[in-house]
This record gives sequence, structure tokens and C-alpha cells, in this order.
Amino acid sequence: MPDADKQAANFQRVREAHQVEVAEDYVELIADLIEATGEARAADIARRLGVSHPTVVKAIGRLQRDGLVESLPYRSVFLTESGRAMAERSKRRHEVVLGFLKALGVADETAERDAEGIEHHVSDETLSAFERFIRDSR
Amino acid sequence: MPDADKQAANFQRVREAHQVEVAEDYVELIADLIEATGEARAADIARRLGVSHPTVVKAIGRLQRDGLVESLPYRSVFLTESGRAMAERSKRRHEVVLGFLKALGVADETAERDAEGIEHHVSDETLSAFERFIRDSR
DNA sequence: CAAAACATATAGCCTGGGCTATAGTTCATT
DNA sequence: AATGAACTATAGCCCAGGCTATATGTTTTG
Ligand SMILES: [Mn+2]
Ligand SMILES: [Mn+2]
Ligand SMILES: [Mn+2]
Ligand SMILES: [Mn+2]
Repeated sequence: MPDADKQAANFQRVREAHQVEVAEDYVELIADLIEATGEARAADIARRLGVSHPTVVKAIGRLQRDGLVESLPYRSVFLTESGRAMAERSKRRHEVVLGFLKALGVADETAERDAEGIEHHVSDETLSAFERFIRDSR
Repeated sequence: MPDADKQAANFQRVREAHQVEVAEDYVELIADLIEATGEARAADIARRLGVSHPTVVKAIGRLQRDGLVESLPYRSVFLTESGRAMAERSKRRHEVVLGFLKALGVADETAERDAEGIEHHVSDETLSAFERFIRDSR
């Protein structure tokens, strides 16, 4: 059995990752929507996340409280500076993980499914290893 | 932007994975403790998960409700058949993911940290790709 | 074998992230 | 400009998974 403290620290880290996971997916999606359609509307966010509208409204409230988005009642959602920064990082990680799985020979659809979960648990070091693999396999 | 329905399905899948994630980590840890020390005590589980005792007690209750463990008041915890089966699968996945990250050149400590989160989001297909990579890199 | 130490359980609290049902706004169309 | 459709918000509910403080068992040990 591994060292207890180390093991506990690892589990704690995963729990922390879960706390930011929702925020990462939201800001990434919001950035994509703004880029693709000019604005991020709650209805579209809900549809793409596969979640009800009220769930999105509540989440937007938390994101706003945490300084990641700005939003006015009945208007679409905007990213703050720090929201944009998080979106950038998330998007990049998402793409690296996705590209890595594909480069490894995983089918596109599967890669897309798995990447959505894996992305939140990949450290910088592992991300670099993924990039290296992609580069070397080209 | 990806197809909305497909994207929603992917997010939903991740949410489902999160629902079984805690169960997987518990039963895997319980199996390890039983093997290593002869029994799985709540205090040890709490210590290794980095969580308070009451949190463990409540989780054990849910696991019992879901037919994964058996436990009597003030006694240690046992796995049911289906709990053992889940522990087997989880442990195997954990090991493959860990071995894969190491084979990719990630440092042991980092691999151990990342594996704890990634394991829950790896499909069978991706797991096979990981195994293939391990094999080929030996 | 009693007392202290330890382990476990319970009570009561909190937040996140889901939901449905209902109410209120905005926008497009006629 | 009025109305209907679409969107957004609010209210009120649920469960998972955290916590602290307190109570109750169990085990060890003097
Ligand atoms: Mn993503
Ligand atoms: Mn994701
Ligand atoms: Mn594990
Ligand atoms: Mn895990």
C-alpha cells in the first residue's frame, strides 16, 4: 500500500479538480459560443451541456460570484479577463488531450468522449508528455 | 463547434462517471486494506482518503444501500460480490492508467497523482490503447 | 477490571449541482 | 403596436459529499 499521506494528498487533489471542473467546462463553452455565434445565451449553454436552464442560471451565478463571467438579467453572458484566461487554458488542454488520444489510435468519437473528462485531471507535466507524443508521432 | 447533441451526450457521460467515481475509489481502497491488513476500518479509509470520519460513515451507508459493501455498527467493512467485482475492475484500470503514464515518461509521483483522477474517465477502448502502448514500449 | 484511549455513530450544518413548475421579459411577426 | 414564441428568472425541491461537535461503543492497558 502507498504511503497514507501521499495517497490522501492525491485524493484531495482530485477533489479540488472536480471543484473547478464545472467552471472550466462553462467558460470554455462560453468562449466557443461567443466566437461562433457572437454571444453566449443561457439556452444554448444548457442545450450543449445537456442540462436544464435553471441549472445554467445557477451556475452562471456562481461563475459571476467567482469573477469569471459578467451577466445582466435577460442578457447573454460575457467572460471577464480571468474567465477568458481560464477558457484559453482549458481549451488548449482540451485540444492537447483530444489530439493525444487520437494520435494514440483511439477512434475520434471515443477520443472526444474521454477527453471531456480526462482533461480536468492532467497535470502540466503529463500535458507536456502528451504534446511530445503528438509531435513525435507526426 | 461540435454537434450540440453529441456534445451534450459527452458531458452527460462525464457527469455519470462522477457519480460512480467515489464508489470506485472506496471499494478499491477497501479491497487494498483488506488484503494488506486483514480488514478495512473506517478510520483507515478516512485517513487514506484525506477525509473526516463522518464523511466515510455516510459514504459507507450509500455503498451499502447500493449493494457494494456490508457493514455492522462499530465493525469493519466488507465487500459484497458486486463490490469485489467493481474493486477488481477499478484496480485494474488504475494500474493500467498508472503504468501507461509512467511508460510515457511521466515521473512516478506525477503519474500517481494524475492516475487517481484520469482512471474514472477512460473508456474500454482507450484503456486498450493504453495497454497496447505499454506492451509496445517494453 | 476500570479507566483511558481510541474508534465509530449521530446530529446538524453547508455548498454544489441537479430537477420541475411557474412567473416574468424580450423579440419577431403579423 | 399587439400578441405569441422563445428565452430567462425564481421558487422550491432533491441528493451527494463535505464539515464540526457530541455521544456512544470497543479495546487496550495500568
Ligand atoms: Mn473541455
Ligand atoms: Mn470537460
Ligand atoms: Mn484508484
Ligand atoms: Mn480515483
